[in-house]
Amino acid sequence: MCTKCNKGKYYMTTAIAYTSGKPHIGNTYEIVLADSIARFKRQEGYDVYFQTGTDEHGQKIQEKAEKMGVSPREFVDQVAGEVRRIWDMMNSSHDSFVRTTDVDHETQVAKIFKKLYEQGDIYKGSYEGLYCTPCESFWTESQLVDGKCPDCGREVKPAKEEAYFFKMSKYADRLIAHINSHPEFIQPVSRKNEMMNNFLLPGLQDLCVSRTSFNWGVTVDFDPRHVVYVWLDALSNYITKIGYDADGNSTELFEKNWPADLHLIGKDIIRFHTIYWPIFLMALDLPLPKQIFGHPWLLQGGEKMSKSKGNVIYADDMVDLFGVDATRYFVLHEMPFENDGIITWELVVERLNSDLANILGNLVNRTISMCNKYFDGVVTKTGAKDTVDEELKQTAIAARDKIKAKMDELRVADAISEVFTVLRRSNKYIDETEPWVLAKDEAKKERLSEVLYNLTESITIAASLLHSFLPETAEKIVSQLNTKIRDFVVLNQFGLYESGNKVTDKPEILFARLDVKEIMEKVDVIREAQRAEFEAEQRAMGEAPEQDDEAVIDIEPKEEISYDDFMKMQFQVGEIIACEAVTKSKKLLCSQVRIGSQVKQIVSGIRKYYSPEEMVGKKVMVLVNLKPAKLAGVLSEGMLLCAEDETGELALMAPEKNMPSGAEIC
RNA sequence: CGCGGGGUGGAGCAGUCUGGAAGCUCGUCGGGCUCAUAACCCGAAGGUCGUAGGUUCAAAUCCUGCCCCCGCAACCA
Repeated sequence: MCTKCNKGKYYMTTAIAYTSGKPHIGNTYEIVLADSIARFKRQEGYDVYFQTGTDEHGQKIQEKAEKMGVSPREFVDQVAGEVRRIWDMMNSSHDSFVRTTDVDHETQVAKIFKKLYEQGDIYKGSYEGLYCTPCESFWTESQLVDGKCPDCGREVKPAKEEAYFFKMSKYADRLIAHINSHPEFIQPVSRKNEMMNNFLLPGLQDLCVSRTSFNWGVTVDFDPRHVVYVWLDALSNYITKIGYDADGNSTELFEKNWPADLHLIGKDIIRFHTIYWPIFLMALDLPLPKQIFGHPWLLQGGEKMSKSKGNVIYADDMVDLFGVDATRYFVLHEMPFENDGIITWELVVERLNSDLANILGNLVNRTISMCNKYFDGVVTKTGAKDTVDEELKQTAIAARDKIKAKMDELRVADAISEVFTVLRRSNKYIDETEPWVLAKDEAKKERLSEVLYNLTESITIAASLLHSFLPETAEKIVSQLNTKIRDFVVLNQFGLYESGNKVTDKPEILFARLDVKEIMEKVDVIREAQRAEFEAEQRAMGEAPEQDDEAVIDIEPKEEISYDDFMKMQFQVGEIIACEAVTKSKKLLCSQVRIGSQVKQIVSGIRKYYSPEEMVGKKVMVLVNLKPAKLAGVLSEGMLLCAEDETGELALMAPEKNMPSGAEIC
């Protein structure tokens, strides 16, 4: 940190990682992004406090631990250890690592819950009268449409479970006002509209903040059958771990750092951070965080990463193949501000070769080589200037403020590109000045020296600017140039490299070029290992590994039914004789289905997987005696049966050999 | 008509708010250079800026209609 230019405190956090499994590169991205911001802020002169950690409670974790035959505690200890190891491996400079199973955190969460209950923001209620069985959803009175389920239009029935609710509505107006008067609060701004239009303006529902269906969580001390809702638990980490005390004995660390300057999170949990969290804080009478940035995601190709497909990319494997900084560079560079980024092994190799090896590594290497070749490594400023020097100098000294401007907007990918602008310009400078030509003429020795000095200087500046993003590489560069990372305040000056200094006589390759084919061969090995590991895990959880390389799916078992119940349902083979998309909907197809001698109109939510054209002529399995219902205003007189996998992919059920339309299925 | 984002040379993106010569990275092709990691530098090809209209001296940019893609819309974290 720059001691001369103290700009005050800067408290930032990442989301805490949910410990249901080992984080992949998409999760790891966040810590790298956060770390770069933290390092940059420190370089700028802020007193940064950077917190990350793990979210370790919840039903999913409890269930998974049970399947693995270990206690939840053992399970989360193991995963949290992994998370911490990976964060360290990525060179994260966090100041604090919180676990929601830490005793101090749990104690405060219980206190916070009690405090909110005692002041009347949390009340005990139940779900009575509002459960829609087919949709498996509870609805509040205000959500119902004509007293029926807003999703499917069917009757809702009473449910008995008791639970604690938080009075969200009480604070909604204040939150809306805050968001409107603080345009920087939610980033990117497009997300602000999403939150306003989808949740705040239609009216906030009270939030259920306790659970009784599992017990791996913070117990509500005055009603021990309940555990605190994981989000209330998890979000509180931002204050509990820096020393908040619900009884008013908060620590100095808390008083200094709260409110947070930045919560860095994934775009999937923006709602929790921009609505529920601010409202909890209002209820606790605490100031709101200044900014919440919901960053986009890193997708594998265009696909979701899936263990069973063996296409998950882990930071470990990337670091093995490319090193820490190349991995950091890739995720930082490839992630735009607003849209999702794409990661494939091929792209990583391309980026590494073109940017890190060619532009950066080669520049450093060729510069140092020339210094050694022509001057035994001694870099001397001679003052033999030329007009071509100016553009190089201007580019180098302008970079700092450009990068700062980008970082202020959290546009980290753009900021890092600015460093490469300096590097590209430096490569060009070599071509313009042609040092090897100067070297042939003894009379131009001074000029040659000046050229190499300028290059050394611009590389030093670039390395200093790169320090927040690729700390190891930046250190390696300045060490080879026998200098140090420069203070941020002087990075807008050119010519501070100490004249007469001697660079290393054996330059080390910073990033070796890689061959895509060789890498892909190694990737195949990694994928194989992943498969094996996945199967072993399945076995450990007491499930048979799949026979033919296919994932299996388990769903919640339903209640046993009698033969009579089964016989109530009538299934027949139906032939689709016409099919069209339902205009008012995105998901629905409307089919005319011939069943025996009659034709039924059936609407199904399968548009994503079947086109109307390909539907026609299919013979499919139909539940024919389902009570007709209107979907998107169109009458549907039955149901086409489909199999569904975990990604929602659908496959129509069809008779295995040709059967006449109307044939009974039993 | 639920809300929002997007459609720009082969790929990925910027530019749109504040109309005024279509830009960047990668890839392809050609050239230069030899200090360097077959790297670096220069040049070229390639786009009716989704589509149909409108406003304007002038539209990727403003207005209207339409077509595609993608998120979000729950107490499973």
